[in-house]
Amino acid sequence: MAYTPPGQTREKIYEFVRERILNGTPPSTREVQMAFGFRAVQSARQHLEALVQEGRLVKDSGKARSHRLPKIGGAHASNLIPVLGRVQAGDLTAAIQNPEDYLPVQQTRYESGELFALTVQGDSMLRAGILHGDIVIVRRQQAARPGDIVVALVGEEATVKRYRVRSGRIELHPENESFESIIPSQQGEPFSILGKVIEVRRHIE
Amino acid sequence: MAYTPPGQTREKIYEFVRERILNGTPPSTREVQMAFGFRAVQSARQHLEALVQEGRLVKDSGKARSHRLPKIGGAHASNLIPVLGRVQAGDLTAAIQNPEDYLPVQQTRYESGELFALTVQGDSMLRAGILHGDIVIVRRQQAARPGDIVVALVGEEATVKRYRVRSGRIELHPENESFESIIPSQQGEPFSILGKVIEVRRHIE
DNA sequence: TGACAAGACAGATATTTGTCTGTTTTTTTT
DNA sequence: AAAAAAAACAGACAAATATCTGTCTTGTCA
Repeated sequence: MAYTPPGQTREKIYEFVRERILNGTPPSTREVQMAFGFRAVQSARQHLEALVQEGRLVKDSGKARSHRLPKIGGAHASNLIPVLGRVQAGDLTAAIQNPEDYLPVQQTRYESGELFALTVQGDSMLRAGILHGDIVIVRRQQAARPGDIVVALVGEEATVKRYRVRSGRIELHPENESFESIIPSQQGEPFSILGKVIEVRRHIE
Repeated sequence: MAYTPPGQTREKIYEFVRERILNGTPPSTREVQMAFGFRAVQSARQHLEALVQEGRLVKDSGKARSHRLPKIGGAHASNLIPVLGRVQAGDLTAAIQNPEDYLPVQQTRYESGELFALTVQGDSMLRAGILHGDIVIVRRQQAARPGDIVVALVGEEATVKRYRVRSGRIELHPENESFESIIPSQQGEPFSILGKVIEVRRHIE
């Protein structure tokens, strides 16, 4: 390979390796060699070693394909959680076992507790920045604190609302003037809290 | 290792390997062997091979640590994208290389192209459902179409706005009455589009 | 019970991959 | 121009890892 001024090739190697790592396919030394057309393995190795030295990469000595990006609070792990279709009354567990899709979430952020995701129907939470079509990520729990945004099952329908307590009565409060609060105790229907909304995601276009 | 009913150990191995892959550290056959206390490599290998056969894993034959999750129709691999801190004028690439954190995104959804993420400052996009503290995921691109929500660099500051063209002039339009549009051509400052917002995420509590 | 399939084991070989020693070429610096 | 530093090369060896062949053990089911 042609000789390049100090640092230039190294930079490109860093970007190459980094891309591969983020992509889930960390390269071997020889793959780096090939990718850059080095005629000797050691050329690639030297650069990789230097990058580790500089702290821009970390490596598990001896192991194959073990270059990694230095961890930032160990936030690299991700879990997949199920995106539910229609939530039928009663059996949430069944819905979780037949998800429409999976969504990756940061493992560290949501340590324990079962998570699932739902697509929001309607604009009843508009003022809280939750729009029609948004995906909410929900932690399964049956209790809620006033002010929490929850997913509740009222009758046959799963609905996203703010949980409130008004003069001793539970109230499911929409964040949109055009909608009215649901007061479960006045409804003759079965009512339960499925969980608390802990994240909102919106795909644009 | 104790003999187990058909499928049971395989299931655990699948989960183990899956976890490791999502974690960015795909295991070698021997690591699987160790993790499950097999006394022969082949025991682990058989299970892994069966999982590939079943289509639950894919593997690059011969290569070390090359088990992956199938990309289409089935499991969903995830990519990690960098969350940027402050975006300084000029060098986006530099910022990408020193991220504050990493965020998992669905590989299938955003095939290639460079993505990055930013934390939104201020409520200038309130009416578009983007609040202060939200994280926007951005696809790097220099062009934009009218109506797109973009991240633009005006002077020293990176800002999230809706891209518009009004009587031939580019306009960065906030979605909040209390803010005013930015018209780059009237500003004496350097202006560039960093990318287009393709997803919004908000962590609640 | 016996046949069969799946699980587990043992030992060996081939390939990939990491690592080492030393040399040559080019760039940078003095 | 000489010295120093960085880049690239060459050839080897060692360790990790994948793969192969054959056998034994256990669970399932007719």
